[in-house]
Amino acid sequence: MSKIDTKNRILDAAEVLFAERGFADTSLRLITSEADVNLASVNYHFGSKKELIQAVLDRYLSLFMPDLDARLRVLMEQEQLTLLQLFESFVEPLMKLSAVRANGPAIFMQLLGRGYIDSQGHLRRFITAHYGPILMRITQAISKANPALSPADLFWRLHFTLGTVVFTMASADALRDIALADFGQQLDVEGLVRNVIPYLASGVGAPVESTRLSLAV
Amino acid sequence: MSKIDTKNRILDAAEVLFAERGFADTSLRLITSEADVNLASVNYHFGSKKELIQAVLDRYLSLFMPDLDARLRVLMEQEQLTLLQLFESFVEPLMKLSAVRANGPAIFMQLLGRGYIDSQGHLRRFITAHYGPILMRITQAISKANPALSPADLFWRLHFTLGTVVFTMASADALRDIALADFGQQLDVEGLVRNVIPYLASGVGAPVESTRLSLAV
DNA sequence: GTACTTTTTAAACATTCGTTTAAGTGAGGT
DNA sequence: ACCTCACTTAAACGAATGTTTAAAAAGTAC
Repeated sequence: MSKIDTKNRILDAAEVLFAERGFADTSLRLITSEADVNLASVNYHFGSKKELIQAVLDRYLSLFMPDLDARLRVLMEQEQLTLLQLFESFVEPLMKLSAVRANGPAIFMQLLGRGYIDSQGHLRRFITAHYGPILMRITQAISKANPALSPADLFWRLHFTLGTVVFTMASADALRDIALADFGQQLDVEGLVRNVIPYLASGVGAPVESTRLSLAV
Repeated sequence: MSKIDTKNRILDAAEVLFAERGFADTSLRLITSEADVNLASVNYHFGSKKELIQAVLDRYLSLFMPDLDARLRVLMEQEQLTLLQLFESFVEPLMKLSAVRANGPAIFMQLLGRGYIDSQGHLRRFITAHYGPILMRITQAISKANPALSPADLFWRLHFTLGTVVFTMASADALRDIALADFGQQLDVEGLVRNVIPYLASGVGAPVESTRLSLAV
């Protein structure tokens, strides 16, 4: 068994368990027994559990982020840009993550959800440190699609959106089970993503007047 | 020191720590040292850590839920009901939680966020078991305010909304720090809640056509 | 085939955790 | 004064965790 095999076996087993149970609730012993490798090999190949988590995430981020960035660059050169267009541009880079593994898109979204919530958000720092310029471009694109937003409004609505996506994806498995049991609705990841887009676009595009109105009451 | 004192000291210390660090990352030793009580008193008074978590949450839920329910009943008897009205009706019951402690509303929202995410959602089961009828009334109210939603759409958008709120509140402290540093915006909890309402109302009220359209592409 | 490096392995280590135990304390009732 | 019972306390328990160690195995180059 070569070094690369062991590393990938660990990554493959870890990402599934992390997505299902969260980072804190997934022990290295569970990962290594699932991957059928020795316990110590995680520390040997990755250094620590924390670095393993980052490696798991970066396997997807390093594919997703540049792809998304390229599409955002094209969008920014259009004359007009709608929020629907903007959010739709996330779908293809996401779906192309099935190159990593069959249900890569679902895994990635769930990992993002877990990572943004677990343990004082060290994932947030990792992403802003490694992909800051791309995040900036997302912000600019939203601003272009809805110029009425003040910087503060933009900031908040961006994080509302993040919350919607991240929470939905983190509990996607449970929610899809309920939807199947209660409505007989069989929704794949792409269907779920396309389901949330109108909600996000409409939320981010909500009139700012109503905010001020509420505050004035 | 009487029994009630010790119980409340534990509850007061626990809820702050739970809100700040999540349930898993808050040890009983941290709670009891902060509350200045003996470690074993948690198990003596509450039975287990799990039951302590439920007690912490129920101190707020038992105030919030009946209050909200009463307002929903009134709303349901109106001829017309807008989503904005509906979501606004959450604000007062939330703000009245300052009766428990000064920043009770913030604590409660953060606890809700933590609870819905942590450890395979046993909070979700607790809430649906204890406050199922009230949740049902929320669903009915949304359906009345936006009758165009199919049951499946309603289900999904309700959980999108939950995700938005829960995630925002779970990371409210960090986000407000950023907003203060970057925009000089000093937002209290009520301001934050009133900020998210137009987003939620607009998201839940988004045309369902665009969903179908996206799916048809 | 031998010398060297890389990788794997089993075992142990040091912490931390929730929980339990058993002795101790103190106030209230009779 | 004595007993009772609720409560508090310090200590220990057993289990689980991430990490480290040192030896064995596998692989590589000459």
